[in-house]
Amino acid sequence: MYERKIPVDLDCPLRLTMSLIDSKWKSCILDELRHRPLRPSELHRQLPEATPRVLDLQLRELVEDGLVAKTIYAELPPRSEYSLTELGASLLPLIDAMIAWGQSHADLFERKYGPRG
Amino acid sequence: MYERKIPVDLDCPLRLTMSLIDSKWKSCILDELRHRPLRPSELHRQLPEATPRVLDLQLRELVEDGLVAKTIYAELPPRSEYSLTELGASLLPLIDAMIAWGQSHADLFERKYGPRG
DNA sequence: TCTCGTACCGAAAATTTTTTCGGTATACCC
DNA sequence: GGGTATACCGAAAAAATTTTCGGTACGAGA
Repeated sequence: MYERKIPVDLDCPLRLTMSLIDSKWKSCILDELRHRPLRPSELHRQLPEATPRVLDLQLRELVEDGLVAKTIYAELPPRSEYSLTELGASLLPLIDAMIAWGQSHADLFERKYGPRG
Repeated sequence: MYERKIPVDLDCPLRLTMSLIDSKWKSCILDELRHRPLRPSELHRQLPEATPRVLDLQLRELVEDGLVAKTIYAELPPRSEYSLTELGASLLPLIDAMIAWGQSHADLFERKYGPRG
């Protein structure tokens, strides 16, 4: 069984929040789940750059932290769905603020780091 | 010379923002610089859990990304100061939102992961 | 002189994260 | 049977991050 290496940081509110969302795909996962629950395969289609494995690992931590809920349907082929909990949804304003900041400064970084320098 | 391994993510506004602040101490550094410029040694005193080396490395990326400005004073012993740029300061509302979220949910995670489990 | 402090940086080690590859099991369709 | 697909997970490899350790250089003070 996978176990997270670094526990959630309880000492500082800023690092507590960061430690919940600062891995490569967690914020994207929360963003994708904002409208409706998604199955793992659907999530992978939405985030094709992320491997199914890493989505699985990060979903597990999100569930452990209480930001995402997992529902297993006793069907064959197996089906499961991941959805935002109330706690996870309470992070959406933060996600929105990050998206907004990124949008308003995208051109700056595009010029800075983009293909045409 | 140090070179960042992963370039800033230009494809998605959310990951662009995250890629600027998602290493271990960057958000804390921005938070510490909010009131006044700090010298590296002062910053280390404010964040004693971070090694001077990692603060140095992350400051360098923050400067490269334009979030922090470095001023070198031609004195002996050498003195330098790091301060927020306008761009860096524009992230403070985001930092504030993360601090606020962390504060309002600290007790929950304290119960969940704290010493008395 | 010796020690402390400043700022900085290289190199290697250690740690953490992510990827890759393979495997479990089931059902569907051709 | 052989192909698709679903979800999940272990193990090892690869990659990235952070730590540790050492070093540069200079001045202040005991």
